[in-house]
Amino acid sequence: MAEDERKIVLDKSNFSEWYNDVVDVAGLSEKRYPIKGMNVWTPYGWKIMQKVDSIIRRECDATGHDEVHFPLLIPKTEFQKEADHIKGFDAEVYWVTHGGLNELDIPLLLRPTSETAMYPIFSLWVRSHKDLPLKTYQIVNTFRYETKMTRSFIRVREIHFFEAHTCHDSFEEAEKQIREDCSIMDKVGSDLCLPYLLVKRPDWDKFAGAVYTIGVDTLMPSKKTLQLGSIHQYKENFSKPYDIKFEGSDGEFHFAHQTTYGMSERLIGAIVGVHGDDKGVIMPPKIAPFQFVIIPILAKNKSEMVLEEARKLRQEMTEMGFRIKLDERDTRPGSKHYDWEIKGVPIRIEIGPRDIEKGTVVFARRDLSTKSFIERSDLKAQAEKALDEIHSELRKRADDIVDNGVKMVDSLDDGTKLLGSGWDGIIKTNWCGEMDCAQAMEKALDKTFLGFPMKDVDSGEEEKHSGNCMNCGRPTDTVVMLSKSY
RNA sequence: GGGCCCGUGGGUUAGCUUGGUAUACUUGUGCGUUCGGGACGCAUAGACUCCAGUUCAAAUCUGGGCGGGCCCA
Repeated sequence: MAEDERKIVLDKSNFSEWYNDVVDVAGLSEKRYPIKGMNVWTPYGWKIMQKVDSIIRRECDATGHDEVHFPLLIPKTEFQKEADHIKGFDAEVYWVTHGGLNELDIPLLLRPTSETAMYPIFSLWVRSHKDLPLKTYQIVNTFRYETKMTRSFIRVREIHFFEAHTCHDSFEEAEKQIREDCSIMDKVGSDLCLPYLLVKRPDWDKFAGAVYTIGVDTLMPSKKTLQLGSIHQYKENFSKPYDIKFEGSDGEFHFAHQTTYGMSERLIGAIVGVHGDDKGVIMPPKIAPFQFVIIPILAKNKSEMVLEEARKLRQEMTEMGFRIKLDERDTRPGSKHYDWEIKGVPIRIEIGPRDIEKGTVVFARRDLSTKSFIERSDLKAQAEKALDEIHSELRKRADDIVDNGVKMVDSLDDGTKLLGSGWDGIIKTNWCGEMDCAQAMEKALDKTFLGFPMKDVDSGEEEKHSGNCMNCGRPTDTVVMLSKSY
């Protein structure tokens, strides 16, 4: 069957449509639940999310965080304690106003994020400097009443959310935490084969209640940035209204310094968008629910024999530590090939009478569409090698998107010329700090301020580069990025 | 916040102007033959978003709700 005769036509050049189609056709999410932005997690989609969560858990546990789980409902009275925070979320909270037939004295809200649920309790948990640092995280659903168009994984109303909350005895310790968060992001990004940029948000775009916010952004093939996570420095902004204070070794009481780190199911949206192609999604091996799918070729009179051998193969590979799916469905092999290709299983293994005779299996790689014969005797080594290669290939492809997606530009003229030439992506330039200039730049480029790129993962410093403000030409060493974003 | 559009089996859709019998493809199910890139035959199942109105009669006309989408601020 020729390419253009495919039953399902996916065309990534129309990214927006492609994304919706591929999510649907790969069975990643069930969108027919009758509430906007609240999708059903399908078995396959949920398996992916669980793998991602397990990587996040692994990294948080390794850095001394403890997992907790706070209630979904928050009393209005607690929510209102930090003024900026309310302002930031007021328009998008869901309210619970009734208990049965009775109107509640104090309305309850569904957490849009959990600061105001956790911090009243933190104030009980933190009493001495010996209780610090307090490093917690939870993986829960949060709710935000989005009014704009929703999109699976990228903009939803019920969000599968990871949030780390920490308390420290000083600003310096909190800053160290933020650098640790960046290093966690590095490991997560590496396992998911997702490149990202750490970009400090401008003041007008920081998290409600934060002193500063570092956004974790990736670049989608549509040339729009997608925020994957955020890391916030709160200083004492929350500990004061929530009365989180501790008795120091000096015998005095001090307010705790706090940070948070959040990520969500958007990670899946990014994986789909960055790695997918016209044949479907491609799952990075470290989070693929199934790293290998075994397709038995059931020839006449030999089907029992082949099936038996396929089951043996599944058993062997499971014992080797791989995640295996054996597709025993009574349909043609070709049909199964398409199914698992769309779902992005990294390697398809075919085993039929001819292979069994020769002591081989066929490996078909999802990323390169290549097929090769593998000796059963060398299976483990070959399987590991193939997964490693796919991991590297996906990382390389994704890195290329970001490497080619950011360009340094000196002036508005150069910027508009560049964008007029057909290139699109993130514009990096200098900015003097004046709001008027920011607005002029956004308007001329038709992009918004993403923020100030960080120099690297470790230092916690912003990138500096001497030049002239893109708009007014005044000398400055402040570097900014502008992009279209989701 | 302002404006516009849409809702027919699981999916895609015809029919709506001019009210009466709902079309096709796909998918699902059963049986048989098949199985190295989407198999075939036969049989079979499945829908007009909800409420109210007009009418002898509503998928079709009118109003409202619910759900979905787009554009502008």
